[in-house]
Amino acid sequence: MADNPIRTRFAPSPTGMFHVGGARSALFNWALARQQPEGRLVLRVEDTDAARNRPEWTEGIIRALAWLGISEADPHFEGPYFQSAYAAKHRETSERLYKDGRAYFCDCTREQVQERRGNPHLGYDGFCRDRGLEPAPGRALRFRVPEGGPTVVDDQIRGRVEFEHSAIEDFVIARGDGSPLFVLANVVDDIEMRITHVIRGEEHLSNTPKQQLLWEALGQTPPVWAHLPVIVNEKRQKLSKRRDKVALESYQDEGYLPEAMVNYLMLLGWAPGGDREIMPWAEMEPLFRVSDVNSSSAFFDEKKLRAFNGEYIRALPVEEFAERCRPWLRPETAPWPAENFDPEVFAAVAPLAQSRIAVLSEIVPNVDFLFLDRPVEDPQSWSKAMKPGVGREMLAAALARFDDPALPWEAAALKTALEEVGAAQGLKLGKAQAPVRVAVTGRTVGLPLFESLELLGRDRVLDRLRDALAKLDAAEE
RNA sequence: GCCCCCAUCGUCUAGUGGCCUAGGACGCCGCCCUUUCAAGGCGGUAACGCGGGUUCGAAUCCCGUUGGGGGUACCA
Repeated sequence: MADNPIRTRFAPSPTGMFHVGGARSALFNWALARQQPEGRLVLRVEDTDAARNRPEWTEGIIRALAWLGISEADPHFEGPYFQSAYAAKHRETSERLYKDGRAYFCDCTREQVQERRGNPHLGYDGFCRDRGLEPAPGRALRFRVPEGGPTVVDDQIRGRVEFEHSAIEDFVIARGDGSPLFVLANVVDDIEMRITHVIRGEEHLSNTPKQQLLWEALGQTPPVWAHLPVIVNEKRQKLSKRRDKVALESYQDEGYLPEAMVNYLMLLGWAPGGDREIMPWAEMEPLFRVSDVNSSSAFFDEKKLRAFNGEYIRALPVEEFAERCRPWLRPETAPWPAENFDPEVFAAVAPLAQSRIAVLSEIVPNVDFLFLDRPVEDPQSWSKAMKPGVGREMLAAALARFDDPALPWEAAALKTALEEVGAAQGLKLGKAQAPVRVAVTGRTVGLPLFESLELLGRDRVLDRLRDALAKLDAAEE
């Protein structure tokens, strides 16, 4: 095996945001490549379709892969290569196929083909097979599919899949202008890059016999094929850029941790066995076997991803948790005035927030009351907590009690104080704290109240209680 | 239409002829804990699509059926 190391590849076309399905394919290829000292994952950007091709998409792919832990920093990574750089090889190969009689030129238009078949769904009829057309601008080059017999694709995931040649049309391998089509370019590059394992989405299964025929026509032994089940939405359709949330970047922006995403993605179509699902990449990687991958489609369940993310967040040392929250606390993104942010105060609340959020972006509504000049306005929370006969009374009583300079301004003392105030009103702490919480933080739910009050400081708490009382007065008039 | 793939709780899966009165996880529902909300603990709900075989025995093998899905371009 040492002289024939595994070489897998990930060959995205830069036509849009990086897709979660692509991420899973990359991860599976990566796991396999990393299992051998000399194993490699080749990144090849298929940029031949210039029409829908933007440099920023390519950068996005590289950035997204790096986020997942797949980058040139690891010796198992090779590339990126760009398919456009191999154009000469593609042309050379199609010429060779033509000269060897394995391909022929065709000048039929799509309309002519359809007219002859009388059915738009039927493929090319082989009209030009024996016309002996010479190469000329505008003439497409078609592969001469051998007559008779099936091509058998031996798939690591699906087993033996047979395709009768009669059902495979003489497919185009080069356009009228000589440029290669995907089936050809893909094969030529895979041969050139000595790819041993092609692991890709199931949507490629149907052009696999064509590619295998090409490998054979070129005198090569085909690679090991493995076609992954598609990832679907709640309606069980393949995820689509248009209608589904598929961009890896959007999950990153919401505050999904890459380690949680990697863990979740690995579980779509594969399982490490045993009763464990939360498992770090380092443990999963050596366990991965392509042949263990399922063949049925998998629903991308964001709820489960969220749960995983929460697990990973809680497992972080609190300092690291705070550090990872930083992108959401920056002046450009945070809702509070930049000068109000106090890193020390944040460090103090971080442990309280850590078990309460499932994605990092949720840190903001949990701590905003500490840095905003006034608490957020949430009418629903307000009306719920400021019910007549409770709200005003509690606020007034709390204000009177908290205003006592002899009251130590720390959580435990504040709790006792509010308990007493509540008791005087005939309220348990659960009920008594609500008006105070809304007055101070703006919301009915949030971090533990007394720690929050301590951090906010006596002056600001008293101010907010007075503001809330004034607001109640104003509403009455 | 044609070609191909697929089929275990709502979802992701374990399961490769007896260990299965089908296990885990997410979700959901209770209970406990509790200053709200989470977290945590405990418990519960829920599946082998259907019909035939093969076999002493089938979630596991075969056939059919139904239902999903993918492909069907001089796109990738």
